[in-house]
Amino acid sequence: MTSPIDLLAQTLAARDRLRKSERSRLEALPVRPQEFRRGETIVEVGSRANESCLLGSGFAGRTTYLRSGSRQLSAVHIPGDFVDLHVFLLKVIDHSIVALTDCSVLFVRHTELRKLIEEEPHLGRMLWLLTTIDAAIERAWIACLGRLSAGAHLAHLICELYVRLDLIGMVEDRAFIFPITQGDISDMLGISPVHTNRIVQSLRREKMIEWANGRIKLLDFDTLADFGEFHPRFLNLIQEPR
Amino acid sequence: MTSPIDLLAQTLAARDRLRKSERSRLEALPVRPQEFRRGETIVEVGSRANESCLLGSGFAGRTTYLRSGSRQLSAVHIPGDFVDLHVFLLKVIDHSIVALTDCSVLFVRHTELRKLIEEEPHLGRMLWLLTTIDAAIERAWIACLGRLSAGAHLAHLICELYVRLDLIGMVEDRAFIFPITQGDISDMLGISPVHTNRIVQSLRREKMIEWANGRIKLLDFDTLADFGEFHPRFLNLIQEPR
DNA sequence: CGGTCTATTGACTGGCGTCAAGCACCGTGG
DNA sequence: CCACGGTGCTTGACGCCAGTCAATAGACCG
Repeated sequence: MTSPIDLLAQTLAARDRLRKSERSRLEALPVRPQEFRRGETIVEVGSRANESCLLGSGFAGRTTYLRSGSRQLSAVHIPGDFVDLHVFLLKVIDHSIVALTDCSVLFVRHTELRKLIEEEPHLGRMLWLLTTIDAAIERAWIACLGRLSAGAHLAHLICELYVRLDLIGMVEDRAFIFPITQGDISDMLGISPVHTNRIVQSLRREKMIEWANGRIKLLDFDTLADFGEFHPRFLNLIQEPR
Repeated sequence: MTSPIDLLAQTLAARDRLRKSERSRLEALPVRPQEFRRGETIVEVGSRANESCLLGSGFAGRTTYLRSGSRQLSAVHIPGDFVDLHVFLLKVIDHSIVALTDCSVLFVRHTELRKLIEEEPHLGRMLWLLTTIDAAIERAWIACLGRLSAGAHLAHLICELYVRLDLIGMVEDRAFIFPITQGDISDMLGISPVHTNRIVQSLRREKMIEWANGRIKLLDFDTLADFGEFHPRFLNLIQEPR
């Protein structure tokens, strides 16, 4: 079992070389671990936090609730993600963070982050980079929501998860574990659960994916990526000085 | 005519007090001015930049082009916005920035930003904050795209622009100048130009707005905000230490 | 063995897209 | 002074993607 800090380091190392000293500086961060059950709220919209959370295992989602009672997810977070790092600056969070599966989380105090950034400016820029990558993913979601069909949007989402999970070693045999309900998927795609079911089945019929028992297998990444107009550029996967 | 740096300072000062020395440090930034005509591309998707641009006048939009030939905007930028500040870290930009009206722009070299951030850590955090506010606006757009009707989405967009433009003194008599075509609006809302026209007219009929000759007047902010489920929290308008 | 949650399917409805035509405004040039 | 083309706004007719309602079935659980 890889440690949360290891996963974070892998996520960072995909974008820039990490010095040994920086790495151990991360490992020395004081943290407060906490467990959440599926469906629980990890951070509540509108709350003021003096800490941010690093996801160690499980999946979490940024969630906005609407008056109608429906909700919209604006991101899916995977292990190694610094889920609400932006709250370090925003102070008040504009959305809730919800556990989509059982999750284990490490909370890091903002005073510690502040010290880290001052003492290690390069690590500071790397953390800033993480928040800008999150924003780039959000822009991709906007384009998908606005201009792709529901099926193409789902294809894009699956490709995004596949590439991100591969980075942290959670892809095996072209498949990844994703114990998320179709109802949650519908809140990511902004469509109804019934329609979600229909497009999942159409991707199955077209032999692009297998999806059963919380495991998604990509039968044909290229066709799926083409269908969903997925270009990994927005994930910023180039290792270079930042 | 307010200078671009003044506008930036106003945008920052809405979120935290700016020291005199920080202010003059901003004013001393070496910049390269450039003008763009409506429709021109300010920054091209996929390009590598060693500078970022501050919008001085006019409106610009973050734009993603789809295979079908349609496009989706993921943000509207107003004077005083540091439009592609995130490229300071991303290095390669994941979307184009397009002039929605004639624009004047100041380019700032990344080497200068790097120096600024190292010498003035608080200003550095303020710039980071700007990129996280952009991300919060993107999340609001995602929720609107996914879960609001087209009419409510337009209402939300108008409220967002109203509040942001008010911050920089561009609201007068409950109205603001916005010389944008309905076609551009449709690329923000992810709908067709024809449907855009219909919902604009319905907001007019409902006496929520007047919109003529590139000027939008809010006849009833509260009703509009209620209809569009607009809560200004995501704009992070609290002045506090960052 | 009933209760709950999720996946699945069918029937019907409606918001929004597409196509197409008409109109208003504006700058240009004969 | 007016013809003319370009651009953007407006409106109607029609069709489809996706929403809603409802029912069934399977999995899991106490």
